[in-house]
Amino acid sequence: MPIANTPKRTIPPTHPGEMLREDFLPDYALTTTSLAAALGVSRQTINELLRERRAVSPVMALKLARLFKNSPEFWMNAQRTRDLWESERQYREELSQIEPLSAI
Amino acid sequence: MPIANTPKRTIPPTHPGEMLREDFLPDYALTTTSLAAALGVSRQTINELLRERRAVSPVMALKLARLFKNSPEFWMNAQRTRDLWESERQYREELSQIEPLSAI
DNA sequence: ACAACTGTCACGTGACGAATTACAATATGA
DNA sequence: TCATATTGTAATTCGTCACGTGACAGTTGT
Repeated sequence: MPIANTPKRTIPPTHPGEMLREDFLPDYALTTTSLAAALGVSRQTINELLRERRAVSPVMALKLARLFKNSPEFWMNAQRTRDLWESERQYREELSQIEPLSAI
Repeated sequence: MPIANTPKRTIPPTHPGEMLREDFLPDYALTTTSLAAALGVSRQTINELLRERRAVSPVMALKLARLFKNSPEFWMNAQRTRDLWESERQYREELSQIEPLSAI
């Protein structure tokens, strides 16, 4: 299927908080508090991330990547996919009114 | 060279506004005003985007992608690369204090 | 039982995307 | 030439959001 017509998913793409909660915390034996300390942020910040009430900011992506030795793009991609999915559904009407252009 | 040690660039990654200004506007014969109208946003929004004073939001990425028939990821990637570059240099000190972990 | 830890709420701050209004400078046309 | 329209941009306001701090109730371990 062409990229331009990817089927719309009904289930939201995985939130970075879910990855942390389900995979990283168990694998590294971390708690909310210990992760916050390791990253140098407040408990609140991690708590809201784990509950998916907050997005991964660029700085947070850099911190997570450094701590878990993966790339900031890993975290940013997950967040971006989620953001796009939400915006697309929230602004579906408004977006549909934009007329695709053709180069001259 | 391993991903973990990508050399730091001294020139900032291309801002989405530069792409619009240098490539898309000329190719599609658009002005600030006509682009704003085509996207259904204010002239100000486009003006500040072109001057690189503002970032491409998820909704804006969706609008641009629809108008120019490319993917929202195209715009988001450019923005993300720029964001990460800026955050990395701005928080270099803070980030360097995070100790990479090893899974148990 | 008591001290320490944990999850979560309430509040304040700063940053930022976006719209509206305004205005000066430039371009266009009668 | 003069009037009208268009353009670039500054200022103001609003809503949202990441983040820190402080507080508090519930749980756990000694």
